[in-house]
Amino acid sequence: MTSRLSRRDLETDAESAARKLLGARLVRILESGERLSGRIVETEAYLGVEDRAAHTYAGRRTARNESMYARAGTAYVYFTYGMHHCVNAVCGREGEPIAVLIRALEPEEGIDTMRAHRSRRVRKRPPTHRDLCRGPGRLCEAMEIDRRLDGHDLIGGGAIWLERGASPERIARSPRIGVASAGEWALRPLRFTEEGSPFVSGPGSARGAGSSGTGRSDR
DNA sequence: ATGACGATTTACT
DNA sequence: GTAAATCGTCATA
Repeated sequence: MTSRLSRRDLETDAESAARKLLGARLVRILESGERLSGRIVETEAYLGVEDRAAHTYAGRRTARNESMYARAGTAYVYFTYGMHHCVNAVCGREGEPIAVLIRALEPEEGIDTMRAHRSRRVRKRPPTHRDLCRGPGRLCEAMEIDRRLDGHDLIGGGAIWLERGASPERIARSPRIGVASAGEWALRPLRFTEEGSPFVSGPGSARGAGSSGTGRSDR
């Protein structure tokens, strides 16, 4: 009943892949064997060498971003701000450095463990259920994703992979977060969210299913 | 060798 | 709203 995403699904442009990943499930098996998972509700497309907001802008290729040049379905995990990890699904053709950043999940399996992971750092307030995977750094902390998983295969992998899931009824698009220095590219609507989901990142109020306002809706 | 800077999150005024 | 936290990475020298 639960089938994995196929590599074909990601062998496309980043924008199509970002849409397709909404509704899919990110699954993580811990060393203990425990299974954690969540439904993807927010993604961002990074278009590669021409995209000033991308790590591979102008063809940059370094030890850090090497996995962006790998085949579709590869995980690109990077460390940023001295404290957070973010996970991407590489797409396109091998050698074409484009990817989709997974920005938020609706937690499904292993919620207690996610909460424990998110409670390891000292924090004034304990993480709420809604905030467990609401943001790229948060979801990596909840699912214990770090650079050790960089370069892993998200299609046939054994520690982390993607499964098919029901697509959102409506998808909203808006500019990407945290890329203000990318000039015109910062304005492009390359962020995709499940409209109305309370698990989407941003300063959204915890209000009910209403469209909290971000992004024009689309489908 | 060095300095500036993050594809973020949290806390505080 | 603004600012601090915190360190690997990268461009420059």
